[in-house]
Amino acid sequence: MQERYDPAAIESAAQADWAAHRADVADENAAGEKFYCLSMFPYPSGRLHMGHVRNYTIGDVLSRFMRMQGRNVLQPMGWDAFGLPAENAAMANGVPPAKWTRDNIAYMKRQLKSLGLSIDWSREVATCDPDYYKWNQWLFLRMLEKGVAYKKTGVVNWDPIDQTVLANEQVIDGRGWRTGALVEKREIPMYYLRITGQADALRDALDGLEGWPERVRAMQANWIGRSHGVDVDFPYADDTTALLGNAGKLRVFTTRADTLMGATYVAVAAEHPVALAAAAGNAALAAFVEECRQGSTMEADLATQEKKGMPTGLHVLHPLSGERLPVFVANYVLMAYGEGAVMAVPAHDERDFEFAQKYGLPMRTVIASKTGAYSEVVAPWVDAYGEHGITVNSGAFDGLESSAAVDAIAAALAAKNLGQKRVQFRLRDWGISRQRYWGCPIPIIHCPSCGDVPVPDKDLPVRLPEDLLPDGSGNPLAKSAAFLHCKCPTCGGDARRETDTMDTFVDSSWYFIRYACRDNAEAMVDARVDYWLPVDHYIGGIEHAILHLLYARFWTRVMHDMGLVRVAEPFSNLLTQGMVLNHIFHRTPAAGRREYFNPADVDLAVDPATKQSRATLKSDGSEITYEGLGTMSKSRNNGVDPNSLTEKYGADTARLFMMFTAPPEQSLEWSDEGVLGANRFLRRVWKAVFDHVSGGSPVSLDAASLDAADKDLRRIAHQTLSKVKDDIGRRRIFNTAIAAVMELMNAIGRHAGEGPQARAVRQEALEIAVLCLSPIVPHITHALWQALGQAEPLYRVRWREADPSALTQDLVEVVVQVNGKLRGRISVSPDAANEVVEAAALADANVQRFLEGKPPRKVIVVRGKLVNIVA
RNA sequence: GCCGGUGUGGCGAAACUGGUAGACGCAGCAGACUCAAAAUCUGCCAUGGGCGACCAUGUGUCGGUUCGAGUCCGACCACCGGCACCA
Repeated sequence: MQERYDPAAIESAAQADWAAHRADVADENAAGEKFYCLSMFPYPSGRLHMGHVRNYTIGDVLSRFMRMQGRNVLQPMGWDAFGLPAENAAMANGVPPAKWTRDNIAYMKRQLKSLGLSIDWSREVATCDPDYYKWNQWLFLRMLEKGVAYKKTGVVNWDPIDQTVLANEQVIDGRGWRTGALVEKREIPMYYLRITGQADALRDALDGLEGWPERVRAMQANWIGRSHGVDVDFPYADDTTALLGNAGKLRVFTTRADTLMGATYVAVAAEHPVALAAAAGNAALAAFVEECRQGSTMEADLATQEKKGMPTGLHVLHPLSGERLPVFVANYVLMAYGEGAVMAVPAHDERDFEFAQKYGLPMRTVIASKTGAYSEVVAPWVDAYGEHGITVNSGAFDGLESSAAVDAIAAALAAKNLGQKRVQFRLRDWGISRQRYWGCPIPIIHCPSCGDVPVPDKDLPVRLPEDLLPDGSGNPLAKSAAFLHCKCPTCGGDARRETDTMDTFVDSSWYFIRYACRDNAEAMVDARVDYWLPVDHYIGGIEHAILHLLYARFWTRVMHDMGLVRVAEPFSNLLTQGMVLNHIFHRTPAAGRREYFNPADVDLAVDPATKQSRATLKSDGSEITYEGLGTMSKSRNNGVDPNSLTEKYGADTARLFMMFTAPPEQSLEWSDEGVLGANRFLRRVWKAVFDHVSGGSPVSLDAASLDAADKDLRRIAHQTLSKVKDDIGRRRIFNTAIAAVMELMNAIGRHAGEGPQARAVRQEALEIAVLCLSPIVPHITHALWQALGQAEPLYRVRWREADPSALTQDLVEVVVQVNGKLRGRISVSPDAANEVVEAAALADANVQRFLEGKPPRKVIVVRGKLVNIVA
């Protein structure tokens, strides 16, 4: 064994060893219960960033640990390879997106391999490969047949920078999720997937996803937005019937049917047909309707916008009382939600209240609080009473608790055929058409005589030409004659291909399914899928809490309903890893753009007097501004390149630092000193093994002939085994597991015995330390395991269970409290009777001092832990 | 406004089921080794008091339950994230 720890040599040797013995390949016929460990696959942007390193290290530690526990582990990797950056790079460099993407994949794959990840590369998937996206197209056609996919022309979110449509999920604060550009409204025909058809199932199943973080479940529930309510029809009054030419009804949706008897008017959205009809003969109203439609699309603005409205001059009839109620157009009613019309109950709804007060409309109290705190809305009006309570002023429905009133009123409406209970969702169908080149072609042919014709299965995949170069003006597919022109599969006449491609979130909605059967050229899935799914542990960033994780759940459900996969929910456990943060420094010159400095070039010190941080440039000592911590990003120049880290210290140091510095779900602050500390620990472990093996081969351990110091070390070693197993296996936290091994290493360092049994105990303790560290730092432990004289290579070694006899102690320390405060410590036999422990506690001098000679009122003994004496 | 999360030393954090608050590490200080520096090793390291054994205080704030509260309950404060004229 070499004295010096040389990570580069050790790591390449270990990686070569694993590759030669195919240690990472997953086999569905292998023994052991399966464990599918999945990390979110990367977009091949060019290079790995620290977020990737953290994500994949977590997955790898878990995979290696589970393999040691005897589980049959699958850890695959692939590439989310379609998307806009490739087109932008193509425009900048003149290289086709296909080549740019595949070059990036090759580079990043090398980077991943250098991290020592135990990935089964034989299952690698890139979504831009025709043998992958063929099945996007195939399933899309099945969805069309079942009505799960459909075409519709509607108002869509248009990103003017990326020149494409965005799904609702991809619009954040009125801006494109990628570009940050203000989203415009456009009317475009496109394909939708009926995710609303699964809304109930997706919402219900959330409650069963106990392995998911609460906040992700909450965010999805929020997004799906299920509300239980009642559709209420307000029959047209004579004036409305006259204008619209029929005796129809105005339908509204309400979650507060218990307040129906308090409705004093009805409000409709500006785009509502009744509003449009009324505006046709009313110039002032037409102007107002137009004003509403042109209003800001930014939702943040909408929330603070003043409530405005205008009477239509029309009326409807209250469905139960028959009262004539005016119909208003109001800017606070959204056409896109519910029926685009609401019944207004000013006494019990904040928005209606504000509107009614402004326009002098009547208010009628129909709910009183159960406690009597609120009984009636009276002048001067202050606020609406929006709580649930007991119905009043509601005729036959008086005296009911809100939920009972909803039931009674819904029943009364149903009897008159003027309403029924209904569930309303916030979730909208998923529009998947994108007017972009670098994506999966939608397999449709437009024929002048036959219309939209699906591409026959035998002609799949519709291949994306890989040699086109986007120029920034529209979709190059629409300008490629070879792609565009084709024959109609039905009539054989000249036809045109659909040039829209699929949203890239389609590609990532099922890649984890394809890993299980990626070499199957005949079918999308096979029996191996049912073996591996569901994913036992999924690891990725919180930023996908809604988008990707909701789409993947939907897609899996669709495949489940078609009988393609057995599971309905794809991910049993979800770990959302925290972000990697670093300091941000900048300087704003008098003229020109703000300049960001990489933390590696800056000295950061805290002034002890003022406690202010002071940042100076290493190059010239000039002072710059410290912004605090933020996510590593190119734009703020605070990234750390994983390559520089692995080249300087090795992959094991990088892995150890990431896993030790913070628990996986929390954000991780970058620290050069922390990296150094991780490296220092590995060097210490190396040296401890070197010093030990330099003393020659140990004798075999004889547990009966150990002295007290040997027993102590042996106990600590076996405690470490069970602690590390529990931390990684059950709690999924790695920092405390590493801390436990550090404690063991400290104990080994303190253990000074020179005899053969002392050496045997140290041998065992070092073996245990190496075993416990092996999932986290697989390379160095691979080498150390050999150095400790082990014939079986570490990647095949199973976990050791703690020896119960090693854990026993002759004496245990018990804490003595007086009135809950620590006053002393005693050593007693672990199976001493409570009376004996109590007597020893009372005999302690400091305890006696606090008792002041008085007899204790009560003594509580917690066996093996503490004694509390109540004075 | 609604939903979710987080508040612990100079810093990252630990304390899992109510039972020794601050494990482990970083930084710092002192010492050893060295011609010297780096590296390495040893010791100290919540705050205040005491030579010391120890004592008092201390987990965002206020109150409660308990023999005992960072942990449970109630009210609040701050920060982070998500959603939002959603009827």
